[in-house]
Amino acid sequence: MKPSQHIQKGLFLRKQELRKGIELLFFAYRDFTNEADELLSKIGLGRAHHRVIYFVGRKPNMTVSQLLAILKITKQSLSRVLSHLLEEGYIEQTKGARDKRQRLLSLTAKGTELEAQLTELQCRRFAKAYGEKGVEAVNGFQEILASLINDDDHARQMLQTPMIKGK
Amino acid sequence: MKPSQHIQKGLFLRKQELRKGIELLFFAYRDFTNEADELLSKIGLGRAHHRVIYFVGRKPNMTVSQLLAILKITKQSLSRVLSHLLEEGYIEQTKGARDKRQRLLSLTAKGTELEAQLTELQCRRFAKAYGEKGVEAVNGFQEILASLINDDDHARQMLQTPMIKGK
DNA sequence: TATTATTGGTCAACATAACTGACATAAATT
DNA sequence: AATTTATGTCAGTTATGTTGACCAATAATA
Repeated sequence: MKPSQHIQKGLFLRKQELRKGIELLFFAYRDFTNEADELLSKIGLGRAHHRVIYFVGRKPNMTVSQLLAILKITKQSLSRVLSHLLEEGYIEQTKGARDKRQRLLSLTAKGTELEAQLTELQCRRFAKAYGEKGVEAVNGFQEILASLINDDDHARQMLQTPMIKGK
Repeated sequence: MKPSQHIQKGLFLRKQELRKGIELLFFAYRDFTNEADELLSKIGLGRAHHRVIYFVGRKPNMTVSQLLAILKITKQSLSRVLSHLLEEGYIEQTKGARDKRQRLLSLTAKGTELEAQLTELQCRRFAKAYGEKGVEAVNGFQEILASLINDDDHARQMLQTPMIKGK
């Protein structure tokens, strides 16, 4: 459909389309997180713990400040969750070599196992969707989500893995 | 390159692609909600209030149980939020005509105004993304999100507005 | 070297948004 | 008449966030 046709059909359709996006995002996030939450609650952990485990698993030797920049919560809030994960042996820390003040966070074997379980759950959901809708849809999905993110987020860029042929 | 290496590389890329989805969804949701949260906090409301206002605005005369099915929280939890919105005059209720036990919820003028403000904020973000990435991307985005949602969710279906040409 | 900035931690108090469980009421349905 | 449904309410708990104040170690710099 040409852009001119969008204009012809008017503002109502546009608004409806935008609202559809809002709603889909809400429902998808709700169901996406719920599945992992259920597994976590069985072992006395919550979504906040999951986030820490996920990102530490994603980037071993991550520092506390990097984690804070990703999660965008206060250090006091992170502290509680992180201490618990250290006590329970999901995460271990070493002092930074270059900067000794830094705590470099990594998953233990126990943490790695849990991370794998949780990520497997969520990947399965994505794999279903990706498989059903195809590569074109996936690309559109990724493009729109990326565009929804504040582009001033430098923390996120740290996670970016180089794509094939510099895509 | 040996065939076995192709397979390994294939699986690795797939996993990387799936993780990318997980992360994009997290970051997009984080930034998407943050903007409205800031506005809400100025008037002493939170994200939970927003959800109620949004969906009541979306479907006037919605009942409490419909709302519960959409939000998937407990009635006790909804109760606090809803009572507050009634007290503050954002929402009004009437008894159901067919079933007098039901509370039919609607936005007041004050509620409508707030809803418009909040939705405008979020729509602007979507409009930017949709505009930047184009119709094809939007379709892919919507398809994947829809596929991520549990398909046994009847509450969501209630919201579905008929699409043009039965798409 | 002295000063300042950064990285991180800690304590205390509080707010919000969720939860569970138990029980109550009125209206609708069987 | 008995049961189910829609909703409410009380009480207590948990998870996750917030502010504010303050401290310590280390790194970077004037």
